[in-house]
Amino acid sequence: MRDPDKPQQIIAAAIRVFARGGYYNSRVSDIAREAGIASGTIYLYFKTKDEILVTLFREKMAEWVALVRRELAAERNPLAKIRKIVALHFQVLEENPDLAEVVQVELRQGQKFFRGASAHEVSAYFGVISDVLEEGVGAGLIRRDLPVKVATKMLFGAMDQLATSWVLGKRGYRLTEAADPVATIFLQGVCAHGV
Amino acid sequence: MRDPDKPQQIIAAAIRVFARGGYYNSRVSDIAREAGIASGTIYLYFKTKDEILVTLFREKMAEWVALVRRELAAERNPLAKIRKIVALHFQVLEENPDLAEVVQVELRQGQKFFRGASAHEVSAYFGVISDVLEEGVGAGLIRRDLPVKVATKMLFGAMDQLATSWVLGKRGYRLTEAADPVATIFLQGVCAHGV
DNA sequence: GGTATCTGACTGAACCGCCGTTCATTCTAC
DNA sequence: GTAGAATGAACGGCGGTTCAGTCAGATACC
Repeated sequence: MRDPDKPQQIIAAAIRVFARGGYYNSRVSDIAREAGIASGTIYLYFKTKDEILVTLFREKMAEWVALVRRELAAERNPLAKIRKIVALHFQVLEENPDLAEVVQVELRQGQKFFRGASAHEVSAYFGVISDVLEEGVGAGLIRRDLPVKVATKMLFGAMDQLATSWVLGKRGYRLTEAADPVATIFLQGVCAHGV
Repeated sequence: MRDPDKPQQIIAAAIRVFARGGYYNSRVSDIAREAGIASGTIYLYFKTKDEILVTLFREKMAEWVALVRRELAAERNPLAKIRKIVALHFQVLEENPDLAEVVQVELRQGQKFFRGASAHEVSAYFGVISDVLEEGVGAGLIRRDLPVKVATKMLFGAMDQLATSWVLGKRGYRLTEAADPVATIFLQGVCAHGV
């Protein structure tokens, strides 16, 4: 096992291939061709086809959470942090259309991912949002009686749905334009006083 | 082709089978066994395995939209209508766990469904929500400058995420308990004045 | 520096199990 | 007796995975 970033190349190729045709419709040999290697080589780095998808998801999600954490550190105001989360969420997807396609459409394949594989990474992202909300409650900016877990899921669900619609609508407009409206509606929904 | 509700029986069986093991992991013969018929019989009523899933989705979604429309007709106040939509959404899923599993987890299989097959039915549901929001704007209850399309997707996304979390969390609590908080946060987010 | 030997990453044709689909046959109702 | 619904064994091809063979580069020895 020489090349230390061969797995990365395979994952990058897989993202392009899955984005084009979907996971179950893509052949391992398609990924190999896209990566410019032989199909057998993939099995030097991944045990099965499934493992490619699981790893891809794990790594991208971990990168994503790390990025958000880093960016939020620069921000003090909890409400501004929420706006930043929404802006980043949309920005990253808009800048990586292939990844967006895979994450929003292909990665939802039941049993295999949302169950198990992804649980840890997704809940880390949920944790980031929850923490900010708690912070806002502590600062008196957000309703003291807000059910934080419910609000967290709502915000994630709202962003996710906007993203999915954007991907399915062939990305015929700018997703980032939705960031402000989404943040504003959400914040007005959870804040103690007006926004 | 005698039995006029044999297709329904097949669909009902398919829901149970897909809920248990997922679409791609389920064999046509599993559906046949669950329905108490031979696998070949399924091909008297459906051209392919895919058609079973597409039909299942179309029919359930159409039933769902019809139900919501019917229930809303009894309600005058647009804000109360929103509360009713949320309550119904959660109630139906809670009362049909197998369907919930299929709709929330299995039916997301990229290419095949959200693209094409389901587009019409999903947008009908979006239409119901949009109409209510427009109505609320007309009545001066909802912010005149609300971006209705964005708000529609947000509400759907929020409900959808709550439902997905509930399904993935093995349904270890009552989904309907989340209806009021969700509706309240959303309404506070879109309303012109307090709720 | 040159040659021989070795190492192990890489290849891709072939394998094999799986499963959607078919269709010759059986069954049932009239 | 017949039409047509139902059956389920068998088929076919698809595609994930394997593994015997290749070859580029490293190592050893002269």
